[in-house]
Amino acid sequence: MEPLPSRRIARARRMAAGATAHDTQARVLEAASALFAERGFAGATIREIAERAKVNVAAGHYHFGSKLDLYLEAVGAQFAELDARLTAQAAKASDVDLDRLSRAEVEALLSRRLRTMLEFLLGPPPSPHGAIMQREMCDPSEALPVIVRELVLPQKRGLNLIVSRLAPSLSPRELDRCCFSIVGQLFFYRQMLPVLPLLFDLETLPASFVADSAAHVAAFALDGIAAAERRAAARRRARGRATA
Amino acid sequence: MEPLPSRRIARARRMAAGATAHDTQARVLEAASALFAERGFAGATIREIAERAKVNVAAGHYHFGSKLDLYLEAVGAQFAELDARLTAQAAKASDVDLDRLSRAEVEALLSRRLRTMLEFLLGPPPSPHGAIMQREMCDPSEALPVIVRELVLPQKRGLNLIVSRLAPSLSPRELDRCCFSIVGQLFFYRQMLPVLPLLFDLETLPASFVADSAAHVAAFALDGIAAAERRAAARRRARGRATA
DNA sequence: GCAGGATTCAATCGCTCGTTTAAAGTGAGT
DNA sequence: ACTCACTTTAAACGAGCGATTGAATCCTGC
Repeated sequence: MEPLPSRRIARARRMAAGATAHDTQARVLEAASALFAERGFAGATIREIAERAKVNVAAGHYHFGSKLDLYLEAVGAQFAELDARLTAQAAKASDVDLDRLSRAEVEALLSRRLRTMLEFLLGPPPSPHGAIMQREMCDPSEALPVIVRELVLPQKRGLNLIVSRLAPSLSPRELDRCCFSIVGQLFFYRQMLPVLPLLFDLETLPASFVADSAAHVAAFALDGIAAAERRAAARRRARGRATA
Repeated sequence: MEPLPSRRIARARRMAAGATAHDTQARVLEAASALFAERGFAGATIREIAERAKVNVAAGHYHFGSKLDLYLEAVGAQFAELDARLTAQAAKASDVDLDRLSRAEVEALLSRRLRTMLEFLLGPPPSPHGAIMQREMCDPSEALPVIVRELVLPQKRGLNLIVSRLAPSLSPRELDRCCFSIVGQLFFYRQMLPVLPLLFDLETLPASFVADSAAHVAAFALDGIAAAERRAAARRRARGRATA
């Protein structure tokens, strides 16, 4: 009921802690991330986490205060790492001036970005990020608004930038919806992961599945964006004629 | 560990049961559906279910055998009702011969269908179907394959039929992917429901949100489908020239 | 090399969970 | 009115949970 104080205490203790303590914390955090992703907050037990981390159950409480605090810390750490990876890759992309790229180059940029995102969402295991995010949407915790603000929204801004370059006539709201249509397609593969073979009527997914899916999503999205731009531009021209 | 026998016993008892027993069962099933959707299998407790159903905890066990059996029965009942609603509406649509409709009429048909699906996914509450499905994807139970086979796949077939009318040159696999791209966009709104206001930077969603979203998805999808058809037709023509 | 704080440990505490039990209640058939 | 199968009830059981305790162990500064 008072997670913040105990988390602050745990953090303070960590600062003064030696190297061995740091190791156990890392092991606990890692085991917690994996198990929370696998079974959810309610389904995972601190005993199992401690066992996987080869640590006494009380050590977990000593370092993290409570199960909820451990969960929030584990989710935060997971997404901090994910954020680092994604922004590191985005940095390379954002260095280039989108306006100086040809349309084909921007489209290729988008395709690559979608493939990276899908690879991240679908694996290779262990890739707890997608699972944790999915669970947060089912049972939002204190972590969800933070995740959205500090991880989802920046990614969305980056995607918005690319799409707006491809469809400059779109209103901000239309831009948002186009991005949703893109990310939604990707997330669907993550969400349906356990039944994808059933849906495709296959025993196992082919090795090229991620690449194939990303390619389809990119093509489908680029067509949708292009058509939306044509409509928006036509609307703008019509408005221009009407006011002229 | 042996859910089927006990479920069979419960069902047999139900057959011989009077009207009052039927009422308690219905109340338990209703309360269970709502609570399982709200908190998931692990998060919901049979005590809370019994309390909401105004029934003794043991009565639940008497009728359903175990918590897992109750869950499977509740999910099954939920989706049976959903299936009835969707197929009833689809019956009207499938009565008309798609081939006799103009392209514009088929497009309008698809738009209406998408709007209905989105209305179903997003509410109005209580609409536990989306939540239960989402949870099943996180923690698959025995119910998931049944849901997919008897509910998802038929819906997918219906959608496939419409899309194949709009894009007759697509291969079955390409058709599947287009349908995924459509449904994925819809599911995204369901999955992001708790953070949609954050994403759109709004306090509350406008009343027209569902209609607006469905309209965007329909337009985006129709453009994607049309472009995919153009590509597939061009590919087919090129193949035809090559073999000629 | 030892004093003292930081860390880990085995053991245990309440508590809530799903489940069970045995007795009481209910109503249709005779 | 009585029977008997069906249903509901209050009460309790054992297991597993998160959390806590106090002693043992480890590490560091002096």
